Amino acid sequence: MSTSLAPSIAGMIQAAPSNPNPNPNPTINDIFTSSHNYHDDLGFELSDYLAFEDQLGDGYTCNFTSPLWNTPVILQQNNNGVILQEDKNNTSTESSLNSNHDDMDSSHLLQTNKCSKRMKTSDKSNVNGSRVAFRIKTELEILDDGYKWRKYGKKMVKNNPNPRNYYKCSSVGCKVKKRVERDLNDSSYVITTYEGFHNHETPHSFVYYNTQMQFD
DNA sequence: CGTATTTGACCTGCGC
DNA sequence: GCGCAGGTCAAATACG
Repeated sequence: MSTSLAPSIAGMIQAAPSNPNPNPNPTINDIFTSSHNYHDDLGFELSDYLAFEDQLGDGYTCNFTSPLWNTPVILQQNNNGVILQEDKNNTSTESSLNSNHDDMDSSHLLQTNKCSKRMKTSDKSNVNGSRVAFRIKTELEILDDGYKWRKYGKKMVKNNPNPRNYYKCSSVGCKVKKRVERDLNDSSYVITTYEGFHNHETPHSFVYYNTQMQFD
């Protein structure tokens, strides 16, 4: 198992010739911290990390494989806020991509997620593994993350005029779910929440593209 | 005709 | 116990 299944963030940015950026080989962290606007590179703007299970506390760290990028990342909370960066030691890839966690108890999930803070055992999301939410600025309703999704529900939520859409991974035996909704405060942002781990490889490389980009 | 989406009904958890 | 809100199911419908 390796992250070579999907193009790296850096690779995607380099593939956008119309918009040279100051750092030709940025990390995920660069994207979050740089003043450079990566919107034109990626087709959307990576905004900020929203939530991982319960509230993050000072000193909280968590390793997981980003379902959005299919690359290992480290989430860390310190005095300066939340930091999301690439996990160059790839400490989370094996645990999160190799197996289906349906039959594991919450303590095993904690172990495989390598989180430093205990998850609430009563949390329903632990049945399928971790929950990761991203807030992304995009005009698109559905971002192609490389996986095939089947929509199974749509719901209006309280205090939000925008509906929440529910999707399941259509791969046989994979129970990963995601919720997609527009941000209440700024409808130009889409909040995507993933629950669980894929027990299969990405069907095809995911692409956030500019009009000039071609694949295959 | 097979597959995906829509949408109302139903289920479940939680707060009061 | 009751009502509300969020999540899921499944029949109906749309679409390629």
